[in-house]
Amino acid sequence: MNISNAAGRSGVPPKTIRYYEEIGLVRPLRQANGYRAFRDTDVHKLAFLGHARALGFGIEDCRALLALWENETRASAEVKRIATEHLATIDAKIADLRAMRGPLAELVEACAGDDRPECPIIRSLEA
Amino acid sequence: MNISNAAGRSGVPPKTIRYYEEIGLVRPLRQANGYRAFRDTDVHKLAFLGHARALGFGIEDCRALLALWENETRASAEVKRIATEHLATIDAKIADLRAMRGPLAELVEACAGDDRPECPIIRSLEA
DNA sequence: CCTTGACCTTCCAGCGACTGGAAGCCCTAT
DNA sequence: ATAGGGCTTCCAGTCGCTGGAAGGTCAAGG
Repeated sequence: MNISNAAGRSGVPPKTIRYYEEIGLVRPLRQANGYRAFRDTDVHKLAFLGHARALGFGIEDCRALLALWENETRASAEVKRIATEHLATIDAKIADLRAMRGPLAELVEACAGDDRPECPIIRSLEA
Repeated sequence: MNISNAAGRSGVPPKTIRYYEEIGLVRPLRQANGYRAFRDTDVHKLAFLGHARALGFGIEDCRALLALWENETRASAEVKRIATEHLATIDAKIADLRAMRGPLAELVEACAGDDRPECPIIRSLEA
């Protein structure tokens, strides 16, 4: 299976697949002509990575989750630990964004938005 | 005024100030020995930038806001436009994070987190 | 047989906004 | 004279791709 086919089946773009190979997340075989040859297991790995990335896991987390997936004697506690930490990271990011959003929304609300120079947003930034 | 002093007064770290000079956001003078010489206006600009960055504005937005701040004939509509677009960007990011958080929190909840391999998180990723 | 076009390959650069570190100059105090 | 602290520049790395250039490969059509 060529890369574009693997991309179509896994949902991971070709460029990203090459990158994942470069950093050792997948190891497709090679055909005689140098083209990558993807097995079903490679495609499954790529789909797994796609799902993990969609949940926001970082690359190193993905690497660890992949290893746990392939490890039949894993402890679910380790998976849960990674996911829980990531959840905390997400919550921290949401909190940061909300801390920005509040004041910003107030300022936008207070700004007349006309052709005069007076502006609560600018006044707040210079204060 | 030297850079560490300007950093202390503006709240912007020395490294970041040098970076801001490099990209043309501030233009401190130079002393005979090559040290940067910050005027009060430079410090005010840096503080302005610090506040704008704290609200999450990107560097190019900061550059535009700085120009509007210094432009006495500005229209507040332009400031409001930039802020409104940025608010939408923040809302989009929050939405993305919440879209991740929901399923992830459910999975964490459902995972036993013990020494057995069975794990809803892994099962969800491979599906 | 030749060309066209769609693949594939590698390598390099850039994104945003810094941040860390190395190498070396400057100034003051002892 | 030296020790220290602060200043300078420049380079590399962060994170996860993504775009593009230059060139090899392959199947179909004239």
